Amino acid sequence: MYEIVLQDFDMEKIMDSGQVFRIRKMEDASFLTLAGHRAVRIRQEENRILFSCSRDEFLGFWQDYFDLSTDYAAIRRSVDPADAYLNAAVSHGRGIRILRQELWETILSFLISQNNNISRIQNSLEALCARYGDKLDPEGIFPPSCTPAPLYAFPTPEALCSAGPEGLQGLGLGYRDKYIWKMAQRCCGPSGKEWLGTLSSCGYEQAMDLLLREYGIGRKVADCICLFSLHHVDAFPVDTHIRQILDGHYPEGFPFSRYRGYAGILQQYLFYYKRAAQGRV
DNA sequence: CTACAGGCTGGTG
DNA sequence: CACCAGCCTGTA
Repeated sequence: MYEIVLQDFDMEKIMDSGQVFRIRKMEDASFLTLAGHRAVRIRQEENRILFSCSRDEFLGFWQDYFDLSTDYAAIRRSVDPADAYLNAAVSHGRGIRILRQELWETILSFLISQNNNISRIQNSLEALCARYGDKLDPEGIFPPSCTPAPLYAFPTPEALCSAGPEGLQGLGLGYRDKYIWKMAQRCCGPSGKEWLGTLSSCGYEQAMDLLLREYGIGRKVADCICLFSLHHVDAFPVDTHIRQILDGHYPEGFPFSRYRGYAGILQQYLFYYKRAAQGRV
C-alpha cells in the first residue's frame, strides 16, 4: 500500500477519457489498472489516492505512468478567459491526466481503436492479453480472501509473431487483424527494438514521420500514439468528435498558437467534455 | 432490424 | 491533389 495526496487526479475521468483501455472499475469502486506486465488497484477518496503497491513500485513506475509531476491546474488556468467552451471543458474535466503508456501496447491499442467502439476495443485487447499474455501474480492486488479472475500481461511482439496471422482470429479485430500482424512483425527482434527505441527518443515530427509509414496507421492514430505514449503533448488528434467541436465552436480555427507546446492536453479535456455531454460517460 | 463506432487503404476523377 | 467506397463486427 502506498498513499498520496494529490489535486487534479480523478481515476473515473482518466478511465473515461478514451486514452486507455485497460482500466476497470471494480464492484468496490476501486480501479484495476493494467499496464504492460503490471497491475495495480487504486482506491480514491477525494484527494487521497491509495495504490495497492509498494512505495518502490509507485515511485519506480506508477508515478510516471500517471504523469503525476505535471501541474494540470496551471494548464487549466492558462485557458483564455474569453473562451467559454474551453473553460467549461477544462473545468468539467478537472482530474484528467495524460498517461505515459508503454509504446508497443499503445500502438496496438490505437490500431484497434480505428472505426471502432470503446467496449469492443476493450474486449479485443482483453481477449488478446488472455490468449497471448503471461498470467500475472495477483499477490497484493486483491485481498487474500477474494479469488479474482486471472490477470494477464500485455503480450510481447514475439508472442504474436510466433502465433502467426491466423492466431489473431476470433478476437473481434475484424479487418484490423492484418494491421496488428504487420505491426507485431515490425516490433519483433533486435530491429524491432531499435525501431521502438528510435520512436521513443526522437521528437514529435520524426515520430509522426516514422509512424505514418506503417500499415494501418494514419494521422489520427499516429497522433494518439504520440500523445498517449510518447507524451508529445503538442500532438492534437482530430477524430470525429474533435472535428465536430472544431467545426461547431472554432469556425475561425482553434487557437493553437496560444497553447503551443501543450494543445494535446486541451484536446483531451475537449474530448471528455463532448462525450460527457452526450451521455457516453 | 439498421446505424454507427475515437479511420485507413486503395482506387478513381 | 481531393474524394470516397469498402472494410469487420459488437453495441446501441
